[in-house]
Amino acid sequence: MAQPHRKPTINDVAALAEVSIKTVSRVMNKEPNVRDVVRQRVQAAITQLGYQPSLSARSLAGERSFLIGHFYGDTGGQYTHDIQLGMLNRCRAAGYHLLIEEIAYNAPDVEERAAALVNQVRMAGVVLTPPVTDNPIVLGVLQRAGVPYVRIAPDRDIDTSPIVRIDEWKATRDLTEHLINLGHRRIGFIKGKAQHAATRLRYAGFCEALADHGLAPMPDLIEVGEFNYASALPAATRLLERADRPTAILASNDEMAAATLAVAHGMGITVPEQLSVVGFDDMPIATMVWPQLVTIRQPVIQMAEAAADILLELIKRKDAGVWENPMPHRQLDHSLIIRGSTGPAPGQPGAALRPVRSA
Amino acid sequence: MAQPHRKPTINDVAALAEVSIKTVSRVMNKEPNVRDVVRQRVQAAITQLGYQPSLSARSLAGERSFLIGHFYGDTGGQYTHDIQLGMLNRCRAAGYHLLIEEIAYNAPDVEERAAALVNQVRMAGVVLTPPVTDNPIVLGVLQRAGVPYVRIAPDRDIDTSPIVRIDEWKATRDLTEHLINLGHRRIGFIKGKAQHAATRLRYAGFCEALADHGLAPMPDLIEVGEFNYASALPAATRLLERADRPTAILASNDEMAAATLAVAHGMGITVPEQLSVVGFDDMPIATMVWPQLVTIRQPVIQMAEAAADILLELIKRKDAGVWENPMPHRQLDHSLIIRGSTGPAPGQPGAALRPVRSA
DNA sequence: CTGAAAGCGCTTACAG
DNA sequence: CTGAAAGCGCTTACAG
Repeated sequence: MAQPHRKPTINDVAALAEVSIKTVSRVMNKEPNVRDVVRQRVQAAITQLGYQPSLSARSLAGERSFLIGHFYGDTGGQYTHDIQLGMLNRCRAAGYHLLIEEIAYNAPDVEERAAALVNQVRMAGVVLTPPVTDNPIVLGVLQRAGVPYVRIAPDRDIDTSPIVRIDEWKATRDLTEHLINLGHRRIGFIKGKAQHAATRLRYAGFCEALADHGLAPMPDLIEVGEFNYASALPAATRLLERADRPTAILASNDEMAAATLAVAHGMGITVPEQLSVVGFDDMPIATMVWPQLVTIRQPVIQMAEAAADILLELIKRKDAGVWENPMPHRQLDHSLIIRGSTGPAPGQPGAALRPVRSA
Repeated sequence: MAQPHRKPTINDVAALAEVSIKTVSRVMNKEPNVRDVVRQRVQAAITQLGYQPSLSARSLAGERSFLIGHFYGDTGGQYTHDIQLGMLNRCRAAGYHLLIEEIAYNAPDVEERAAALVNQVRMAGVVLTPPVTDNPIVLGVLQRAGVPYVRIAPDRDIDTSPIVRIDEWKATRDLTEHLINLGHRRIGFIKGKAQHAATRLRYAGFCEALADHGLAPMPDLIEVGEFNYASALPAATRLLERADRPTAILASNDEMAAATLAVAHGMGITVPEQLSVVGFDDMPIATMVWPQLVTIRQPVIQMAEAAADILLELIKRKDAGVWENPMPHRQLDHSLIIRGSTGPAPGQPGAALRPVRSA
């Protein structure tokens, strides 16, 4: 092929189209004030040459980059993957690219790392997911650098930045009420990691729902896990080995609910006849266990899309010099998914019937 | 704070250290030929100013970028997540950043998308995972643009590019022999998606192991899934509803093995007493089902690290002008993980004993 | 509606 | 061992 090895630049396009590079720039950026004839001539030259503008040149000259960051932590492969899919959906459409960085909540060098990312890469904006979504050091770095960011599922400082979330508190209330309505009174609860916002919020929703029905959480039936399968095994075991074991267990996420199911099976406790189990998140695991889990569906991909949309809007405003941070909040709807893992409390009226199915 | 809002540049550092910007550049890039006194003076200035070099300026001037891409497809959240973790481990150490792009195998615009990524972002290199690791269009774009790339778990054109993989063929042989050694003769097989290399390789290993023991695959016992849970449900159902149902089933990955387990449970077929089930990959799901799956462990994170190491080396050589592509191949070790989902074939000697446990 | 000039923050190639 | 000049490929600010 006689194709020149050197990549075509804006100069080549300008020469071919017989215009100045400024005009090529105008066409590329869809700016007004270019005659249609000229615009078409430039387009033709771009196509003919297979010209692709250099991102680094555009970033350097325009003092804005086309990179959006995702800062994430140990939230499990599926969640991270879904968030990134959602972000990619929007980034692509807007001409941005996605740069990812795993940042452990307690890494000693978070500040350095975040600062390096922000200052060297000069990202146009960042989306944060738990647990780093609540890391004040990282947020501080972004703030000081003037980099727009959106937090997904944050816990603290809700009012000082744009956020996207579901109502975890209400969701757990729904889940708990589902159990209460089935006649359960002794309900065990398995918490997640302390540094995740979800841990606090989900527990709070649980307590609130109990209170609404004149019940109180029983300290003996509260266990702590780490949002993963292995950590919930001993927690569920302690719960189920009690003489006065609970008739239902609410695990703070699906993996821990799956572990609870496994422990019950191992002990010969049948689900949902002798024990009801519910999870949270509606991850793939929820339908891979038997019986399938009653859980709360969180629209993860849509949340990521919403976060990206907000971020893109913030970037646009910032570039336009409008910097009166509107701090938009978006709360998406969750849904209670009823499947086979819950049934009437043993000894309750209807306990011999099929588990209740409702929307 | 009296901190100037403008980020410090190389000029500020040079002025403060009373040297030329070229000297600052030398210090930053750890080039030789700088007196120790001067080097320290520059370092001090960099620290004092909190100077961070701009990536876009470095990329533009140096004609090389600090971005490495990961092109991936629908291989499941966990796999993608682990690959990216492994890559990040190495990228960070080497001063590179990770840009991710999901590319569906059959997307109509793959060529455009790949070309845009490569030419606009001008990535220093790319790591590809299935199924895009075998997409000739994408590989062609990279080749023509002269962008170094490493393919993980490829199927075709093995000899024309650097690759990282495990021996899937041998791994499936190991798995199959484990079943044969337990006395199984009627072994069902659930294939994955046609466009994934693993589908062909795993099936080939299965057939080979059977042949070695004087057996042949039984066409009636070969089903096709899509590497996910839902697709394996009907496949396993067909297999297990047969009058002459298999005594063992080898699913091409863990999700499909988990589905097989669920179908067996639903039909009242006990595992491993009446049916043995094995999976592949040792994903988290393997230990979340009951009984836990016998499977093949693939060192995904290490594979990604190896791929990144090779890529970084290729980039270094290319920058140094050494472009005699060595096309390194790395094959990492897999391991057969024995857990509870297999046992002696029904009616075989030892069938009443506990399942065999071996390394 | 269009363009010439300057500059973004670095590195390369060269000179001393 | 160090630096002055030119240039990477664009955009900004300005002029006409």
